[in-house]
This record gives sequence, C-alpha cells and structure tokens, in this order.
Amino acid sequence: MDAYEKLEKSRKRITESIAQNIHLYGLPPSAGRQFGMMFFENRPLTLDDMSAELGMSKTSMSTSIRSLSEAKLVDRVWERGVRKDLYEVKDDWYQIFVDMFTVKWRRAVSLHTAAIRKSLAELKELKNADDITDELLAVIETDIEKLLYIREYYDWLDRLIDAFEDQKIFDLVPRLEEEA
Amino acid sequence: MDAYEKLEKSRKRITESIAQNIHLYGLPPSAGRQFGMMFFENRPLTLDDMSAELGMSKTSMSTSIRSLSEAKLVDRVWERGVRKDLYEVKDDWYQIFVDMFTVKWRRAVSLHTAAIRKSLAELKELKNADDITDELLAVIETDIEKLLYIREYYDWLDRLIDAFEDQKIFDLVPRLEEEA
DNA sequence: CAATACGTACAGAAAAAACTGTACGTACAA
DNA sequence: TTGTACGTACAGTTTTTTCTGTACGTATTG
Repeated sequence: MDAYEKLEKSRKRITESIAQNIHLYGLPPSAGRQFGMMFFENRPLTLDDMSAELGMSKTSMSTSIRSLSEAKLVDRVWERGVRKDLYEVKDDWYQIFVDMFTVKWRRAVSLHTAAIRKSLAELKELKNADDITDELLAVIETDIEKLLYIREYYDWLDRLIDAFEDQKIFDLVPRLEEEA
Repeated sequence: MDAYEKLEKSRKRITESIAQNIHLYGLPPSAGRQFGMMFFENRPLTLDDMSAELGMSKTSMSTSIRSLSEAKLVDRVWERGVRKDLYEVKDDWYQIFVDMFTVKWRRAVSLHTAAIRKSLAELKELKNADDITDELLAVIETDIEKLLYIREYYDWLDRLIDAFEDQKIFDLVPRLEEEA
C-alpha cells in the first residue's frame, strides 16, 4: 500500500463514520459520504465533481446536496467565470450542530404545538357539552391534564432551542477544551 | 359525531403528530402511534392489548416496544398475578428527551472519536515515512489539522452530552415556564 | 410430568426510501 | 435568435426498512 492509498484509507474511515451517523441529522448515508468527501477536498465542488468522485448519478448529487443545504451543512459559493453551481462544507462544526438542532426541533415543536392547541380547544368545548356522562367527563379532564403537561414540555423545548440559537449554550458548555 | 368520537379525534391528532415526528428519536411512525396510544391509556398494556388497539401483529408490537424501551420512552412494569409483560410510557417527557439525546449522541461521539484516533495515528506515522513528496506531505498535514479540529468539536459535544446527562441543562433552561 | 401461554427469531411479503436515466425549463453564449 | 450547458422534476427501478405469519424456546400452571 503506497502513501496515497494510506491517505485515502484514513479519509475513508472518517467519511464512513460520518455516513453511519448522519442519520442523526435525518440524512441518508450517501449524503454523509458526500459531506465527508467534500470535507477533505480543499476547494468548492460542482455536482459533476461529486458525481465523478462518488460514482453516483448527478441527479442524486443534486437531490442530496439540497438536503445538505437545507440541513445547513453546506453552502453554495460563487466563483467568477464558473457557470456551474459550486458547494463547499461549512467549516464551523459547532455551528453546524446548533443549526441542525434548531432547524429540526423547531419544526417538530411547531407541529406538536399546533396539534395540542387544536385538541385542547376541542376537549374544552367537549367538556361543556351536555350529553356527557360523568365517566367520559373524567376521561376528558385527564386528557386535558395530559395535554397541558406536554404543552409545558414543548414550551421548555422551545426555550432550549432558543438557548442553542442565540449561542447561550456556549456559556454552559464552552467551545474551548481544557488544556491537558 | 358523538362525544366519544370527538375524544378519539382529539387523541388521534396528538398521536399522529407524535408519529410524524418520532423519526427525531430514530423510530418509525408506527412506534410513535404505539407510544401515543399508550400515552392516553391510563394503565399498563400488554403486547396483545397493543396489537388489538393498533390492528398490528403481535410480532410488530414486540419489535417496536423493544425499540421504545431502548430509546427509554417506555418502561416495563410488573403487576402481581399477571403473566404477560406490561409496559407503560414514561411520564417525565423532559427526562425522555434528555435520555434520548444522551443515548444517541454518546454513541455517535464514541464511534467518531475512535475513527479519528485511528486515522490520526496513521497520518502521523505516514508523515514521517521517507517516500513522501512535499506535495503529499502538505496534504497530510492539512488532513491532520482537520482531524484535530473535529476531535476538538467532538470533545465539546461530549461535554454537551454531560451537561444533559447530569441535568445541568436545566440550570440554563429551567423546567418551569413563566406564569403569564 | 404434560399442557398451555407467552415472547421473539426468522423468513418471506409489503411498503417506503433511495437511486437512476430521461426529458424539460432556464439562462447564458454565440 | 439559435445553440449549448446546466440543474432538477418525474417515472421507473433497485435497495432498504417495516410488517406479518410460522415456528420455536422458555416459563408457569395444573
């Protein structure tokens, strides 16, 4: 194995590790390979570059680069005289984590909160209907309690997301590691 | 639509909302429905209960309840005289979030860190080999820099996980919401 | 001890997700 | 204006994941 192959092997290990864990960002392994490959390239790449490098169709590259963009793991960059779209990985991995966390959970909180609001309104109305047995009323009130609890939880989660978004998380857990 | 149907509709909305978002916990929608259904039941359920309630096979219930257990969303409980396994949802959603976060990310950090350690060792050895061109040496050193950076990032992530695990996150983002 | 009830391993079926090739719309170039 | 280069929508294919039914091992009951 020559030096170049050894370098490739070293890179491949990291890339595969990313590929196997990128599901935490809601992305498939191939997007992880794409990201990993781009991470080691020291220049912006076109879709054709990626296609050649990974041996996958340009269509796939287009689809997954969009996923990577939406998850804020890569940026589109411009170079004068180049017509093709160019992409490069973001270099601040701390911020990548924060953005991913924010994007994914904010969306979930928003959906859940809307569902809770609707159901809570329905239950409160139902509680005052006049064809309700005592037994059913008890169930309705239990459900309302449950929804109030999870609404409180989602409020906490929303504030947690705020703490990431406005960088307060770095007060609790500073970026700089202790010097040994 | 009678009162009972309205109640069901209200529950269904919440359950579906959970089902559509539980991929954030690495679980399929059906596990979310299972969790949602269990959340509204006010008693521990057997696999047969769940199977009947969701109209799915007992085998599926067995598989997904294990996933829910491993993700620490449900607990197995015991009742004297009952031979079947009984499960109920955990009632502390804050802790559920913290546990999920901890379990999933700790695993990822561990895998990444191991990969980085190996590749870094290889590259450092390669750097000292004597059949290396200057050009290749520069690439190797760039790669080493990159790996040192992401190692630092994973150290931060590990400390972030610690902050969740030992509840320090609740100092930064308190559980109690402000009274309006 | 035999009989029954239970959970789950495993193989195959069904469903969902990822990937590819073609075709098309848009923008820039000549 | 026509021609060319590019990204992506879309339909079909392949791969992966999820779900089911059967069969088996274990534990409890009679």
